[in-house]
Amino acid sequence: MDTYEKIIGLAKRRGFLWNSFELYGGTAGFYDYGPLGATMKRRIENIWRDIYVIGEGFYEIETPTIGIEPVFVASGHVHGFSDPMIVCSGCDSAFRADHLIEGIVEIPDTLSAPEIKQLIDKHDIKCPQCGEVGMFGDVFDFNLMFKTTIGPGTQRMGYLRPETAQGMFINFDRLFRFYREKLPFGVTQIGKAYRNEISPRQGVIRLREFTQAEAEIFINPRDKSHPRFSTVKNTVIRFYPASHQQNASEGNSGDGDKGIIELTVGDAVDRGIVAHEFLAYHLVMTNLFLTRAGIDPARLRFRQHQPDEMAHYAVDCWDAEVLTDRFGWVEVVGIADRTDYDLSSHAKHSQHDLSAVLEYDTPKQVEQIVVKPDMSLIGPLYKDKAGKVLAALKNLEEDDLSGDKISITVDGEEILIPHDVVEYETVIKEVRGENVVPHVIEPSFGIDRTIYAVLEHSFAEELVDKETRNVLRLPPEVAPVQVAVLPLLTREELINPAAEIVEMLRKSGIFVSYDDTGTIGRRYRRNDEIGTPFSVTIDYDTLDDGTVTIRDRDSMAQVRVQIGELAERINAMMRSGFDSP
RNA sequence: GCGGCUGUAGUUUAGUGGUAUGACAUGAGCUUCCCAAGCUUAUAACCCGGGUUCGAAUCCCGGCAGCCGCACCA
Repeated sequence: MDTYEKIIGLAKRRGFLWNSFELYGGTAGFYDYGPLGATMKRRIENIWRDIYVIGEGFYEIETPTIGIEPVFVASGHVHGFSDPMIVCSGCDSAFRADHLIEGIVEIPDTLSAPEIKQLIDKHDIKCPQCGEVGMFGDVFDFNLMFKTTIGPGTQRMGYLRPETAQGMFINFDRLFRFYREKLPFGVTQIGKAYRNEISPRQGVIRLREFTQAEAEIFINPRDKSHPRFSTVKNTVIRFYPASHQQNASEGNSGDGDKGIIELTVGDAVDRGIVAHEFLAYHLVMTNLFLTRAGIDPARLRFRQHQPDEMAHYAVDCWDAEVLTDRFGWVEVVGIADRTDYDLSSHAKHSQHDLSAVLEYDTPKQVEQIVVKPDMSLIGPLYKDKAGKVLAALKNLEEDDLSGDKISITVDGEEILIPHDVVEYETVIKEVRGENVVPHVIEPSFGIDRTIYAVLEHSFAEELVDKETRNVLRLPPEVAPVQVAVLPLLTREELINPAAEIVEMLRKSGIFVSYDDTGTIGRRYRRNDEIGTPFSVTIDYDTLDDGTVTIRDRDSMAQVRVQIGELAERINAMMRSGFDSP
């Protein structure tokens, strides 16, 4: 039994993760979070909020999980998120159609489905599976987005969002105003995203419905330094730069620490390994989040995308990857500088300006030509074209005015304008700033994968008195149950004070479970297995002197404390660990 | 989506053409018992549909799901 099976088995047995729809046989790619899983997930999301929303001041927003078609046309998902597939009728195997003609055309992914089919027929491409020629059906697009329709009647097309990001991009202008029109600013969203994977196989690693936590940080494209970089520059991170990777596919091999270098992020920026401070700062934030959530730092690395692996518009992209027993290195976070791609694309498709004014420190004095056409002459001269002539004249640069006549182009036709219908003068104008489309830094977190990795990294099997003890060493902040209250025996004289202690701890905001079944040892083990960091035991001494024991999950050590200080001690231990006597 | 394998309580497992074995787990109770091992007791299963048959959980067919391989993988 490998670790994955142990973790999924434990998660299923104890109520972390369940296959969805199991009552009706189940469907791959969907998981339910059970009572412990949902609690743990919420705690991990709250750590994320603590870092990004509270720590960085990136407000959280919430946008619909269904998007209308134009949004995903602009984002590129309608065209780019689908793969051309083709099925061989000889052996019923399905292939990526564009992959079949890779050797024939340079960039197959720019071709339409019929074009690809034509090429396949023309070049007598063989089926890679059965070797038959001419058995291929038509090329069809398989889009990874779930499609739906909005409203009755006209059936407007909608898609379940494949990422939470677009909801933030398309609110850019409102957000910019909310942040009083200053760069940089960030916004976050935690929510569900959907991808209709062809064949999800790896449990919670590849889901059809999953939770993303994303931040979009809009920055000045001319200045990618980070105002607080000095506070993080000495943080050491495990880098796996592109230049250390043999090829892009190597990323998944569980090949230990090969090629990983440990560096401070300050050095990494100085040496040009990370493109700029802003990106490096967010590598640190990601590192912070993952380790605080319970990822083992020794099984975490930041892998840089190869140039050919990165989206064409991106400047630099790093994946936080965690080492798992069965799947090797798994991407849990992607951190990219997406430049102005998203905003520019939405600006173009929506025909709305999505730029920001960057104010200069001091206004610049700029010489400008002001063209003053004499419409009383131009009007009669050009009649119905006069309007367009006017617009063209206003856009002229100084150089265009030097010839005998002024040349402009209207509707593709060159028109020569005599000088005497246009007056122009040079004026000094004060320019306070300029319009730029902000660049976007996007850290994108896969919460479900993170949860799996935290479970795997915190899981340990130990031999205690020749018995195996399963223990999840979850950080107290992440553990679903924080304290278990356990009367030593199921006797009224112990149960009653135990109930009072439960009540008291709950009032101080601690999540408590109560358990009085079976032997005490069994209950400790049960709580070890779900990661409960502390157990409080009520015994006969409690009745004599008003003390209880706090038992530490990791060391199994115990300390006696007065009931009166119990809540305070527990709270302190949740912050800074068990303090032994 | 294709091929192979698989499908018995929550988990694991025995078994057979006559409705099923054990273990662990779980519930109730006992127990002055601090690290899953005690005592009593209880609950709980043959993936779904069709066929063959007097009778199917068992044989046959189909479906569904899971695992593995192929393909796919922002």
